[in-house]
Amino acid sequence: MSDRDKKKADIIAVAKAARVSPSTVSRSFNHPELVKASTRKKIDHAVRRLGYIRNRAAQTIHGIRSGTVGLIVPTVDHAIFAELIQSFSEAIEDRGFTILLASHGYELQREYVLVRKMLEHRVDGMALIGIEHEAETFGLLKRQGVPTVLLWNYSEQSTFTSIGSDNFHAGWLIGRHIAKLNHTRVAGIFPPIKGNDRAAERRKGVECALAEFGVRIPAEWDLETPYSVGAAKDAVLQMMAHEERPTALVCGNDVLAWGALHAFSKAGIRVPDEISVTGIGDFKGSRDFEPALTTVRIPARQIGAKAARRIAEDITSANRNAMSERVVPELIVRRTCAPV
Amino acid sequence: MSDRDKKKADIIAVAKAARVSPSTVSRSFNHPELVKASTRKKIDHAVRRLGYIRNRAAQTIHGIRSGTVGLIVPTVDHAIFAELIQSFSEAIEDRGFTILLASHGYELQREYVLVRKMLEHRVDGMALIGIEHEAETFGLLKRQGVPTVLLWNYSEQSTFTSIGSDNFHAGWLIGRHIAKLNHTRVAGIFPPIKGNDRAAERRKGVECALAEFGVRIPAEWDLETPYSVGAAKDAVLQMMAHEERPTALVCGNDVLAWGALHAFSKAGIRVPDEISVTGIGDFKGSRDFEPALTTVRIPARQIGAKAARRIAEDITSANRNAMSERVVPELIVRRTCAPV
DNA sequence: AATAGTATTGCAAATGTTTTCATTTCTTAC
DNA sequence: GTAAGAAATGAAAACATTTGCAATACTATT
Repeated sequence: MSDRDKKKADIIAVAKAARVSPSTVSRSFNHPELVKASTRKKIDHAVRRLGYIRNRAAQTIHGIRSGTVGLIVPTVDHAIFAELIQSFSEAIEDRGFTILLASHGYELQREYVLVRKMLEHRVDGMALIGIEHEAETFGLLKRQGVPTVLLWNYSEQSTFTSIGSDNFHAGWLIGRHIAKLNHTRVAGIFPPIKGNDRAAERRKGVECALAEFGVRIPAEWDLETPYSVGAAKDAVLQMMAHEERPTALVCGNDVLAWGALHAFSKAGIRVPDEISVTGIGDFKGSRDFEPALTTVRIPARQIGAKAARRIAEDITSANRNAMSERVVPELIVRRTCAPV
Repeated sequence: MSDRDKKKADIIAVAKAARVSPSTVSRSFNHPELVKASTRKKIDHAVRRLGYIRNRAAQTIHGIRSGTVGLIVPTVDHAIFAELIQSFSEAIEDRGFTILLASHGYELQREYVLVRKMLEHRVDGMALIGIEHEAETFGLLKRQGVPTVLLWNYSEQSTFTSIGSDNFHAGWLIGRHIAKLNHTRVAGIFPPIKGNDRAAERRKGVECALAEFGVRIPAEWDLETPYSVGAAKDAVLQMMAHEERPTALVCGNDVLAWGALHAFSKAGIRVPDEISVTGIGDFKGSRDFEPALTTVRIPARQIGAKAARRIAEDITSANRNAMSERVVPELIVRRTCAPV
């Protein structure tokens, strides 16, 4: 291996090898139409021979876009976000960007730190989950003028673009469905709502719809567990051990519902004959659960794709309008609910 | 807003505001012990006032590390990878790095393109899923000298560091378990093995263990479906519609097993009385499934954490030894299997 | 064969940092 | 009050690119 090969090739090495100036090499990448075809061929050849790889960092300091978009989620390994990340990533990659990913574990203060870090990397855009964030975070984003979208939850009054479902409405749909089935003895199981405006909204929606029919969830049937099949299963099992049992169980999301369904299966309680169950989210698998879960579809893939499109647009066209986009949640009636 | 505030603050603006030279500002960030406390205070103050955010791109062109690590997975929204990504991301963030994430949808040629892109971003390290990759990809990585780990699958002879389970062994564990339960009429359901060495290895492991007991999966019970609860459920339902039925079903991963379990539940076939079922992976939820799934644990979280540690080490200490690490898969016997 | 116009290329400055080396300032001991 | 040494700072070069402008090389037209 000769000396020249040893250190990684830069644009100057390529220029030398192709017997042109660095400017021409640069142009050949960025404005190929400005360089003669034959010259381009020489350059391409040199690039290949030297194994040259462009240095985006060097481009970025010219105010050129970095080609990265930051995505910060509470956590990756909730089905709910995995799907979103996947669709967002596909759509944003198609547009030539790469994702910088980080997770904050529902700690909004940590989110702020992560946003800062991504700004240091000069991301061209940012995507955050939910509407609720630290004031500092918003300030930072606004000050830096980085195109930002808020995912998953929809709100009109947010100063930033939000793209998502009206989670309140999703909850409301479920609450009404249950109430219309004449259930009055209703239990609920929700994840902790701290740092999670989506869950909070859904819960409010359920309560609101139920209230319209004069129903409310009593304290002893008001369960809170982490986002996990096992935790939900245990909590439900414990609740059902008591004399007094509800006739319906509203779950804050599908994962919790799966846990509940397993609990009933284990306890030999028939769904929907003895108890009705609902989820929210319509995650992969809910349709094929046995019995198939009645839930509200929040189209994660659609949200991810829309968000990617929007963010790419905001980055490329300078004119940003903070118009939010709403994707409507849809009640999906399957087999876990029956009238009382 | 004054003119000076308008454009984003750089280190020179900070230096001016603090009445020191840019060098001092830089030092105050990178080697704080070299600058007087009172000066540092002035600088910090200016930084805050101007909302200055460091520009990593500018640092990166000095050969300083970019602080990013590339992670390329087949897809994010398989439970199997979501968990891995999460643990990897936590561990790598703790070490001060940020993840660049991309997915290739089991197309290894696309993976090559993504690796290139990440190299353009000058990632300090790379993590890939599986042992099998395009020769071009390996060449690129080696040539650029980027510390790389191969995740999920373990192999001694790989030139790159690999960290994962021996998937062949995982399959073997399951095969033996089933055979020892005296099953001879065994069905199998696996995902497509193209571009997926993990699945291929597992399958081989199962077949090998079965063969030791003189058992093999006949063609009509040899199912292949995409990684999805619904697809597995349908395929299994169809298989069970025939006269001839197996007494055991080996599933290539837990998701497929869930689908199978739902299929049996729907068809009213009792597990494990009428048929035994196994998964591989021990994903979240398998323990709490009803009936609880017998499977092989491949500790995704552990793999992710180990990988992050290793990659960070390889980046910071120049001496790289391509020693692979193996995490052992463990048979988890639960309730879905019975002797015949 | 000369000219005008266009296509292609190179030069040099600029981008936002870090770092080496030299210079200045501060301590401390006498 | 001075000298020696240490601590703190600044000037300038370096990093890998891009780009505006000027220079050169072609092409077509007369």
